[in-house]
Amino acid sequence: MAFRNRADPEQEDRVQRYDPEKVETRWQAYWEERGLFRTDADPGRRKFYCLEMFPYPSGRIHMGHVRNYAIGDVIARYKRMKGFNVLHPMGWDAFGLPAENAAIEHGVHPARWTEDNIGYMRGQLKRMGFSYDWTREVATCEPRYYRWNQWFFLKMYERGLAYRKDSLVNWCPSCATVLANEQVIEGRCWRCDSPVTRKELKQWFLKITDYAEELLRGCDELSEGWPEHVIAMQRNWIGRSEGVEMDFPVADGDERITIFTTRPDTLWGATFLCLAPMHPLADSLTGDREGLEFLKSRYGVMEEKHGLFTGRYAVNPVNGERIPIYIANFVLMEYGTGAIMSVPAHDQRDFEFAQKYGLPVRVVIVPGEGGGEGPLQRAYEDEGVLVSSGRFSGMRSREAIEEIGRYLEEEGLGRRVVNYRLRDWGISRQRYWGTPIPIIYCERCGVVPVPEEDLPVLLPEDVSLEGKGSSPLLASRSFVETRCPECGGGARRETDTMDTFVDSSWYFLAYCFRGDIEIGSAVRNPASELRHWMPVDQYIGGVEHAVLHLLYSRFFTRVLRDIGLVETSEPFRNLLTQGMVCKETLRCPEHGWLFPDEAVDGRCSRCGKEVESGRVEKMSKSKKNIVDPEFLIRKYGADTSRLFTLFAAPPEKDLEWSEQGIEGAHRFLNRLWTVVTRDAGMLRSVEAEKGLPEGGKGMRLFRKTHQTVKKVTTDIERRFQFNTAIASMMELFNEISAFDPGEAPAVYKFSLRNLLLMLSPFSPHIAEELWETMGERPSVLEHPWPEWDEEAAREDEVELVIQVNGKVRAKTTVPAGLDDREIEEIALREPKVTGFISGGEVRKVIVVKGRLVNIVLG
RNA sequence: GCCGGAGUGGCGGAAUUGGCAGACGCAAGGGACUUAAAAUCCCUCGGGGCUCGUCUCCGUGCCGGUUCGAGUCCGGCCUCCGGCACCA
Repeated sequence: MAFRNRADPEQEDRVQRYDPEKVETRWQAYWEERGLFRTDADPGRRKFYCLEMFPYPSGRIHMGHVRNYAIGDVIARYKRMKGFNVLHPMGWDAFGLPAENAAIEHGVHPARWTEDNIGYMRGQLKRMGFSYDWTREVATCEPRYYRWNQWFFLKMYERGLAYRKDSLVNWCPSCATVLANEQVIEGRCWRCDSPVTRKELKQWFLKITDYAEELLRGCDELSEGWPEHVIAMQRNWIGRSEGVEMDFPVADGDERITIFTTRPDTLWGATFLCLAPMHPLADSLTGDREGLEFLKSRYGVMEEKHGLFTGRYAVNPVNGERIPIYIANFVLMEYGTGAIMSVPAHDQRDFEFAQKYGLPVRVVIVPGEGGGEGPLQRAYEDEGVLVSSGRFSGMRSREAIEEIGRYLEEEGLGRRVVNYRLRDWGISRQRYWGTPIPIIYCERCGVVPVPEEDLPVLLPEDVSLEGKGSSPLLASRSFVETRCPECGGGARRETDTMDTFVDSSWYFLAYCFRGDIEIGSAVRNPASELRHWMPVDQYIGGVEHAVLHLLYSRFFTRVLRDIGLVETSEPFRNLLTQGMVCKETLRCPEHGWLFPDEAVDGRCSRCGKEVESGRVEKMSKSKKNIVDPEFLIRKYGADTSRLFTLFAAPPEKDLEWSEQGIEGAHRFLNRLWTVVTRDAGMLRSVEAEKGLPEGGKGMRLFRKTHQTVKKVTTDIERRFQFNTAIASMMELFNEISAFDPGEAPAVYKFSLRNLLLMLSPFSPHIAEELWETMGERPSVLEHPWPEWDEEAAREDEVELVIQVNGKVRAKTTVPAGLDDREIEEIALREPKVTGFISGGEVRKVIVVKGRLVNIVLG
């Protein structure tokens, strides 16, 4: 016990208490002064682009951010120690509605509000000690950023990928604004909860559907680096389906109605046609204006199907049958051709419609052998055998779909086509705080794009925001009134702004530049930094963006590839989707949801009523089940907060917040602190062990250290299992703290040294501090990641498990590396085993090297 | 309805791609130190049984199968979570 004496009060005094605040701010200043996280392209080293989804500057960071960025920081720091040249940037998704709401509610200008929030949150992120290259920071609301939104828009316009059309949009009557699809939650506005209606508006669209097939095929390429479920969601969203399009002539007229179906095998069962209310022929086929208006108002309303008989008939081209034409609210204009053939016997929706309007149901598919007698209770939608279908009767559905498709093409009645669920991306927003769409409307010249050299079209600052709803830019005369770039005459600017998803579809490119974002000069420029850094090697963010943001970014990257900006088609080679941060909800019968500190000993702090604890749910302000990261930093420090969020669950799973859990993480760092500072003098005076020690306890600790390096490294490398990596570091530390340093000081130092190196990506500040305390030269994170020696990690004795008929009957320690026969002999001689064997005959012995023997009796 | 994912102690979670189920942490219980508390340290900790052991039986949502051996593979259910959903 040469170096430790817990009871010695003098020594206690000399050991400084662990003060996270002091340690952390000290090292943050150190890193910043030295610009340690500043990265430049270096052709001599392998690059690694590590990116986390940038935050919306809502005011302060929340636990979701902490988790996301803690994961990213471990990866960035780890890769750096592994010798990669790591690009690890951060920025702000700074346009968006909350800024505008703040302006309406508190009279602060969105720019000011956003700027203040960014300032505050940047401070918070710095306080967490994340290793960002802040010199590459971008905010999407800066003109130097959004000018490229406009530039991309113009490039797409040139290529016919940006176009304007009338469309039905989601409209919130209470907020008097358009809502994006993702802002409609179960038919209601996400902000004010009022029912969303539809409204026809002229809007700008980006033609993502041109890339539907490519985006779908690209999914195969991603299967190595992306979570399976995210790829599934992307495929699902694109929703490819094969079918046929065919024309039904209108009886007593010249019109033809083109329908789309995936089930041509049911063609003989079509008993009526249905058009979407907005179908171009709907107007002319019915005289009932009122009825049509009613259907339009019910469009997209799921509760009930409504229809209107036009009084006209269509002719089924395969059998010449006259069938009635209906207009129906459930037929979508956006999918297929906006018209369907209705086969009530084999489609549940058509079945319900037919029941309501007394339309005939004709069975043309029967399941397998016979059966299917009597009136249907519901549609039979499965495949089967065709009946009453002319020369195709008796064929199986699968085959008939092929055959009929071919037949229709031969006869010129239809054609096989592929349809996608994916729609073009409507990007117009009737809002202020976004990128102005660079388009000018001239009475003489029509739609005129703003010339490239006039970019950016600046967002005017002098706009009054009163929440009226109509595009606020309309009210800015200086903005709206302009000159036509072509004829010089008076013209008006487009007053809608872009969806903020446009901003986030390419921000990862902006980080590739320091200072000016030089997108323009990067076109067809092989020396561009864009090409050096792209694609992102590791992307980390929440699953909530599994479709929209990720799909839009994949689309953008392909367009930019076609423009000659980047070579890659996929922006994100590897994707890690972290789980949500959850916490149990608390509710007072009188005061509703409670913040964690409003419940004292299970009672409401205001009324003393017993608190009901509800389900564990995602942390959210509305449920008040939140923990403020700033509070954690103050109480435990950034290192503990980071360590716990990484330890409590594997990254992709949901994390349940636990107050005691974080105490545990803090205890671990505290213990480590105490041990290193206590033994500092000794640690400074010895050299770390290099070779394999002779034997005894020193050798065991040395071996354990190598095993831990191996375990931690492989846990990080294969699927980022930080929780088990931390667990094994704790295990190592448990052995270190049980070890008497006097036995083998060099080994002791070796172990602590490696432990600090491995801990540094997780809890970097304390690692730096103790590294220095130990007499090592800072900075710890500029040291290479430790290597393990397979030889040193190998055990020379292993525990052999002996089973009889698959049940564990004995355990014994044997030297490592025995061959099968030797192991078998030891097992059969084992006294505890012989009793079990004596009853029967040994039929077979199975040996699993270095682990287990199973003796099978006959 | 369709597509994904998950069910393991009181809890969060571990288990070389078939080989000792429960690592690590939390909570709980017991003890040491202390005038006391906090902190710290040590021990116990899936369940049952008994002759309390170097004992024994059961145990990874449920039922069956493959195998010398299944938390892990196969078939069939149940439950929960997420996404999409009148997409023809």
